[in-house]
Amino acid sequence: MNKQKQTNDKACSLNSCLFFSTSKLAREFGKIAEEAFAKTGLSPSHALLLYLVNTKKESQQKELGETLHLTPSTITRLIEKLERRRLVEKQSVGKQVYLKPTPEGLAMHDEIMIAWDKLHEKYSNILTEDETAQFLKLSGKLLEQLNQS
Amino acid sequence: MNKQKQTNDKACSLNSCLFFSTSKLAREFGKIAEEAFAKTGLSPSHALLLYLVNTKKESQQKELGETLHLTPSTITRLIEKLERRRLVEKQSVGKQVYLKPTPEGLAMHDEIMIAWDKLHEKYSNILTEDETAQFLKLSGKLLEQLNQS
DNA sequence: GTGCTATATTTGTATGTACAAACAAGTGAG
DNA sequence: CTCACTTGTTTGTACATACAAATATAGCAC
Repeated sequence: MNKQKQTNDKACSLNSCLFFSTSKLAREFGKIAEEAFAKTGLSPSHALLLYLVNTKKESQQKELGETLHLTPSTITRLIEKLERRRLVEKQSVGKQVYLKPTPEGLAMHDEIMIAWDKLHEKYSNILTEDETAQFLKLSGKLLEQLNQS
Repeated sequence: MNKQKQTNDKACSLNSCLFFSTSKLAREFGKIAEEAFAKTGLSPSHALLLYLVNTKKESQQKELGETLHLTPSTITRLIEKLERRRLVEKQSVGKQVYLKPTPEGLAMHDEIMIAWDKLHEKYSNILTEDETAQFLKLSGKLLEQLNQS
């Protein structure tokens, strides 16, 4: 066991690092998500953003950023692209800028949901339901504590 | 409760999505990791790569990429920077290109370990040991299955 | 030897993301 | 009314990362 430990030393310290494990996992998930969403012509982030706009009649960018855990500038950039394709629409009311769904954007809703389902299918058989719940619970706990420091 | 569910519908479907949760978490971890490694003047990825090169007397890029779950091109780019700062050294032996530690690189080893410890400190109190182990186990399981599809 | 193939690396390019600074556009104090 | 302040958004820039295509380089068949 001592020998084992010796030889796996580097891998161990990496793999027991939450930051590192999470990064790897996110990259891997990112890849299969891109695949799943490929048919929509949108990146996963764009698709999720469009989904959020579509399911509300009025969104503010700040709020979207908080939901998606993305910075305002990133939201701006994501929306630029959606706006260029007429998938969302900006509407200023005084100081406030609201994002509103468009017919074109709403027309993609089903396609997005299908892609999303496809994504879920790709990994739904890996963990049991209990394990998934456990994983989400721990992720949530980490996230909650991390972003308030 | 029905009402509750209604209002949280969107958030729920997002938060119960492993891909989405993992992305958020990775971004959050990434931020605090950058902070922790700031003193080294390296990004977390660069630091981890340097760490790997330092702890072996000879590394091949392909292998490093597999360990870090990064593509070859990314490894090339990361190494470019380390090489420019003389923190690692490339040495071709025929077809093979080996990465070898340099004095300058080795001199940073302690600093990297300190930064790494600092990173661990930042989140070590969030999960219990059991929870961490559980989380890592599930991450590992996901990772293993995901990247062979 | 010459040419084919397989493997490792690099290069060109694109993309998502972030930070810092700039930019509106209200709001409140005097 | 004007000036400072706050809040939400944008812009400039930088960076890690990836994919696809190009580039060695070795090994092998003939």
